[in-house]
Amino acid sequence: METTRNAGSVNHRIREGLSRIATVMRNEDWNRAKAFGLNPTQLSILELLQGRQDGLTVKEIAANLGVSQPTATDSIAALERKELVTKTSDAADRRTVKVVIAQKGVAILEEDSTPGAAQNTVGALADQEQEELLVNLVKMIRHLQENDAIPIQRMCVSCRYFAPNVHSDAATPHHCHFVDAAFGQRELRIDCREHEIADPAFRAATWTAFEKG
Amino acid sequence: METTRNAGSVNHRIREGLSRIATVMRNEDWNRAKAFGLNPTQLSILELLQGRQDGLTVKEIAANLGVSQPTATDSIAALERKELVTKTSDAADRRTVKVVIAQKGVAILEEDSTPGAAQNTVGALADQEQEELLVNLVKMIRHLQENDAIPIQRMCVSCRYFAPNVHSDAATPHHCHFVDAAFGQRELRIDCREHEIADPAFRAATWTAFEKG
DNA sequence: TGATTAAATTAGGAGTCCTATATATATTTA
DNA sequence: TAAATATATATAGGACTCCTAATTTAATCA
Repeated sequence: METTRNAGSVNHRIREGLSRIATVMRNEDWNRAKAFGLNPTQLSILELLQGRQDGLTVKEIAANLGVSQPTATDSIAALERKELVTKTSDAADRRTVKVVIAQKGVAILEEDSTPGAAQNTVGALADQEQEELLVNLVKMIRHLQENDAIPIQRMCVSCRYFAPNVHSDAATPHHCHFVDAAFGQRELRIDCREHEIADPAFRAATWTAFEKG
Repeated sequence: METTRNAGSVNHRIREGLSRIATVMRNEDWNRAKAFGLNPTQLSILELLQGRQDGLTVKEIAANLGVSQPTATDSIAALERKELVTKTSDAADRRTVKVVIAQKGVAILEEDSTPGAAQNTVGALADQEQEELLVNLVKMIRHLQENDAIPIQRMCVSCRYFAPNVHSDAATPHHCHFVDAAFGQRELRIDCREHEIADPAFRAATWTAFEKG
């Protein structure tokens, strides 16, 4: 029950807040992309493809971008014209097309490293708050992916190399079996290139252990 | 210093996380908008105009949307064709145009009340976490607006009716002089229709008092 | 008053994004 | 196994976003 003015639920207000930040990010993405003669959609496809040797299908790209499949085809074609991605049809299923990032595309991503306003704004938060925020985002994204609202992301919490809360040191309670090192909440990945998806049972167990921490 | 894998800074990871949520919100906005024959940009202009009797200029709309002025002109024209907004030239400065939401536009906003996936996802967080998240967003947005990265938003923290941390009750420490009622962190507004901007000195003092809480 | 500054529009063009449909390949089933 | 169904992508067509550059009109400054 709200006590003042008609302003909906906390959920609604949080959404409004996220939306403001999203506007800034979009703007920023335009500037980042423009520097390479791209637009935000094209740049985000490139980012999505980064580190995925086998590439992704058109359908997968559409799902990750949250757009229709024909729209994905459009944007992939634009990237293909610019020679930033290559398309090869899959031998196993000749209906599907694997889109792989080209060398020129990788070069763009490596060159792009300007932190924008949105990223700087996170610096306005205290360390503790940043950690809170990151963890809250992880929780929300996990909820989305486990409910099939978005594809599985390359996050620690869905990775088979992730072992949460296994170290007694409060600063670095987690362990990554890929690099075999301890790490902390602040290092939780959202999009790790080394991510390997764990099966649902493993993910569920991992999540329980993670939340107990 | 990162301890595992090359994954940039916390800031970067938080941005990645926000970006995933933004994708879901965009998608959701498409569906919300589609139901009224609109697109997300048009719907967000309508939302922006909601409750602003005097309307906004083209320039202000562009700034709030984070797009160029010609783009704003485009979208406003689309809304005008659909008779959801009206344009009147300002008597005081005949160069400027005031865009006001029309009755038909108000009707659409009132009809639209479907909470989508992004909003539901916030429900995956505990009450305490929701509060943290909302406050963190307020902090970031305030930082953005005080650094002129975005226009002043209709948030409590920049409103002249807002008195932070004036009540001893931990659940409702703040006071809104507009409705003359106490309220809590969870009720903090992001886009309050009754917002009246406070001058910079007042805002600075308010912010200091708010952060001490 | 003339020059500058400012707000909005117009022009032109690339590309997003949608729905509906077509095409090709897989898979299922009768 | 042939026919029916399902799946992956591409095409077609259309509305609109979004940009930069250049105009138009109005306000302000010198």
